[in-house]
This record gives sequence, structure tokens and C-alpha cells, in this order.
Amino acid sequence: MDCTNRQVAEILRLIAQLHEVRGGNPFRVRAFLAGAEAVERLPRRVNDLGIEELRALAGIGERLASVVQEICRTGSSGELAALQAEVPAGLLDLLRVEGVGPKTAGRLWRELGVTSVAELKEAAERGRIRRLKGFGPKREAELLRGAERFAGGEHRMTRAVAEQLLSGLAGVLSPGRYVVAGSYRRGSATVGDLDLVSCEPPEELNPRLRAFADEVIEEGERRTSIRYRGERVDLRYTTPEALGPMLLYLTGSKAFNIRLRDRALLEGLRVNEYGIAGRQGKTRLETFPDEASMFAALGLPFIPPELREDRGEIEAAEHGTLPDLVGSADLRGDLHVHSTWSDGALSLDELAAEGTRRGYEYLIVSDHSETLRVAGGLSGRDLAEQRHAIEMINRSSPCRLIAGVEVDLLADGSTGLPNRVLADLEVVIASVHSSLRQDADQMTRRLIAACENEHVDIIGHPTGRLIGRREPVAVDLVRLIESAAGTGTALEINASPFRLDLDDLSARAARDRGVRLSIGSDAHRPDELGHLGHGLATARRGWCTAEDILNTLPLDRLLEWVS
DNA sequence: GCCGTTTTCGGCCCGACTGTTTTCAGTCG
Repeated sequence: MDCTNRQVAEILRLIAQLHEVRGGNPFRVRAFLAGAEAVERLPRRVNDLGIEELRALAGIGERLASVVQEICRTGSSGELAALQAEVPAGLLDLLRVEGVGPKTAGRLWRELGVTSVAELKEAAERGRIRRLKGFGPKREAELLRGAERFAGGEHRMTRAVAEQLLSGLAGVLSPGRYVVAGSYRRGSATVGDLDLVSCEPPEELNPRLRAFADEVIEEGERRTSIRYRGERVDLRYTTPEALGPMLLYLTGSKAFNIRLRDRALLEGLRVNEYGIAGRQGKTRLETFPDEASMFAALGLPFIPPELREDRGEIEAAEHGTLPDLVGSADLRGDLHVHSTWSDGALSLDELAAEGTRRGYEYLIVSDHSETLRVAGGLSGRDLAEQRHAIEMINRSSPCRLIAGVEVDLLADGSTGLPNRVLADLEVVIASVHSSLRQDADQMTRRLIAACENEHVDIIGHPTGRLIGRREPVAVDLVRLIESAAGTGTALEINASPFRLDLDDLSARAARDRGVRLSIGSDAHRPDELGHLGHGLATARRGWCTAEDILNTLPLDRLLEWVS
């Protein structure tokens, strides 16, 4: 069997969920989930690892190592099969209904024979649930609402949607008296809900939220949750002098919080969202107005939010080896934008003006090639003409336009424009836009062919994923990264909030292998140039320093690098 | 199931809110 790390991780998660709904030991459930994480973030193919190498991974012990090997060998596992034989498949959906945890799912199944969300809905409608001990009419109504809301796959927002919600929420929150936390602050590609820390007291804000929200999920003195435009917003209350621990807690991630608190326990310290206390007593050691003072009290340097995933950042912080992450001030330009010459909305003049306004040193004009007809792709002759136009603008523009192209990478690995055309351009980005269903071997060879083409400088959106709409193509990223490293080809972090491709884990794997990463907004409209920040966040999540990112090079060195 | 300056057993982050209870279990973040 040839299993990807993601496939192995999915099976481990499935086993965890089946144990959970079966009422198994919650720590065993957690162990399987942690094992899944460990496999998923592995920068090598789990397939290639021996039992000893597996066991050396944090979170993988004797049992998990053998399960992982079994999955790699056979594509499944005996443990999984046994669990599936016992637990009806629909129970896993039940577990994902809001308000249903493992205990409730187990009781609904055993005591009422409920094995699917549809049956849960029916049982609630018939008033069968309120007759269970410990359940009442309100709980029944809550479960009915949960069942009706259940839509199948887990729902996560793009960062673009999250930002729209945040600007809407600005209408009810007091400026300067709240901070955005959660996965949005960590720079995640997708966001499950919005997490906010408020320094405005609950008695002032709660009434306004009640009037503002579509629904109040819960309301309290320390925590309030609302539904707003169909999305969940969680808000925690604190004061400016105690902002540090609350922001640290609500920024998470969950795994990071657990590791941080676990580590503190070894030092005899208890960490919660209010501060730090001694192991026994409830005495707060001091107050912490910011996160930095919390980290300092825990004997750690400040760990940037983007790194807080329990992916080795706590150990790196202990050893003083945290990466000096690339920042927005390091970015000198945007390496992927479109103009009216193909399917963009900005003329070259407007692009130059927009780049200047944003303080960029350069922009790569990378319109589509002629094989992408729907996008009005350019021929060799068009590109030569465009090059003239670009040179004219560059005589007076502070922001230098770089003559590039986003050339189609065709199914056979050739490019949509002849090499003599590519040779005349300053930068060539090669991207897959068609034949997306090729198998892993074909797709990987296709992308490697692009790396090996001496004219290709950057592979655009390497996996082609569209968040929530299209799965990544079947490419073996480990092999692609090897090829990019060997040929000196950059891999793009496409900063569109609908792509963010490469993702954080792949960006980190590429970076670890010495591959340069190129951040491009892929802007087609003026406001989309602002998407570059999402790509930056992904790069930071990938542990990238300025040296890892092509956009940090000054113009002359960038041109040297691509020549 | 994992792990070890609590090392091969006995822990495993910690707290808020709700509903159904009358002191707490369950879920969630």
C-alpha cells in the first residue's frame, strides 16, 4: 500500500472517534488524536519509516507505531475493523451535532437505538428524549436544533469571511477595548469560529450583544457566545491588567495550551486564563497585562501566535531556537498579480500605482498564457507587446513592474508557451489549471518537469486546492519539494484566502529542505493585493524566516535569483 | 495510549455555562 501521511492520520482520527463514542478511555482517544497530528505534520513519508523511527516521534508509542505500520502495509487496521463492526457508522455524525458529546451519543444509541442524525431528529420530535433520565424538554429542544443545524461536513470559514464578520462585529464592540484571538489570530487558513477578548465589562457589552446577535448561545459574566450571520462568536471578559493570560488562553491552540500548562505543572505552577498560581494554593503570583509577561514568568521567550500549534515551538522556545519569523516589513513586493491584459481588473498603470501606494519595490505582472482561454491568456506576441508597455511604465514608476507570466503547466508536463517565449520574460510562474484529476505519479512527474524546465522560476499554487470547494490535486509533495530543492525552483504560497497553497505544513517542509517560497496575492482586483497578509501568515505558520521568502530580496537580487 | 527531576504506575490543562438537578454531569472552548 502507498498511504499518504494524511490518509494514515485520518484513519487514526477515525479510530479515536469510534473509541470516543463507544465510551472508551478519553486519554486513549486523545493519544490517537495526538498520534494523527504527529503523522500529519511529519516532513517525510510515514510509509518510509521503520518501527523505531515511528516510536521516536513524540506522541507515538509501541501500540500506535504498530497500528501506523499496519495501516501503511494494508490500508486499514484490525482495531478499526473491530470498532466499525461494533459501532454504527452514523454515530460519528451524531458526535458532530452541537451539544452531543460521547456520553450523550452513547446513551442515545444504547437507550433509544438512535444511530444517525435523522433518527436523533425524529426521536426529539416525538418527545422520546425528554423521557431519558437526566434529560428534559430544554435539552431535547437543544438536540433538535443541533440535528436541524447539522449539515454534514465540518464548516469552517475562509479568512475572507472571518474578516467580513469582524468588520460587522466592529459595529457592536468598542474600539480599542477588544482583541481578536483564536485561530484567526494564529493565522490559520480556515477559522471555525471567532474568538474575542473584551476588556469592556459584561454588564455593558452583554445587553448590546443580545440586541445585536442572531442568537445568544450562552451568556455569562466571564463568557458569552452568540451566533452572528450563521457563525459562532465566542467572547471572554477580562480587564487590561489581566489581558495577558486571557489572550494567551483564547489564542490557543488547544494542543498548545495543554502542552504549556502541562509543562508549567512540572515547575509546580498552575496556568489558567486568569494567571499563574502555585500548585496548591490559589494565590495568584502577579498580574499580567500582556502575553510577553506570561511567557517570561514561565521561563520562555515570546512565542508568536502563528507557531502555537504544539508542533515543536515550545521545545524550540526552551532551547532558544525559535525562528525569527518573516514579518510584513520584510516583504518588498508581490510576486503574483494579474492585469487587464488577461483576466485582471487593473491596467498596468493602475498596478504600478497600487504597488507604489502600498510601498512595494516591485510587482510581478504574471498574466495567464494563451492556453487558458477563459482567462484571456496571452500569446508570445502579446507578451512581447506587454513587455514594451511595462518598460514604458517603469521609466517613471517607483514600484518596478517585473515582466512575468503565469504559464499553464499542461498535462504532459510541458508549458503552454514555447521556451523561446519564456526565455524573454523576467520571471516565469508555472501553474496547473487543467487535467486536475491525474493520479499522483502523473501529477508529480508533471510538476517535477516544470521544476526541471530552466525557464520556470516559481511553481504557482502547487496543489490547486480551493478551500471548501476543491481538494488538492494528487501530488506527492515530498518528491516535489525534493525536486524544487535540487533545481532551485521556488514554490508559491498563494495568498488568496481561497487557496493558501502551499499550506502551512507543506511550507514548513519546503523551508526545512531549503526551498525558497514565493508569496503572491494572485490579485485580479485592487483590494485583492491586500491578500498578501494571508500568505505571510501561512509562511509564518510554516516557520519561515526572511531568508526563506523570495519577496524579501531587494529588486536586483530578486532579478539575479530568477535569471 | 503515552510518558517519566512524581521513571514502569498513575497520572494526563483548566474553567465556564447549561440543564437538570439539590450537588453535578456533560459539553465546550
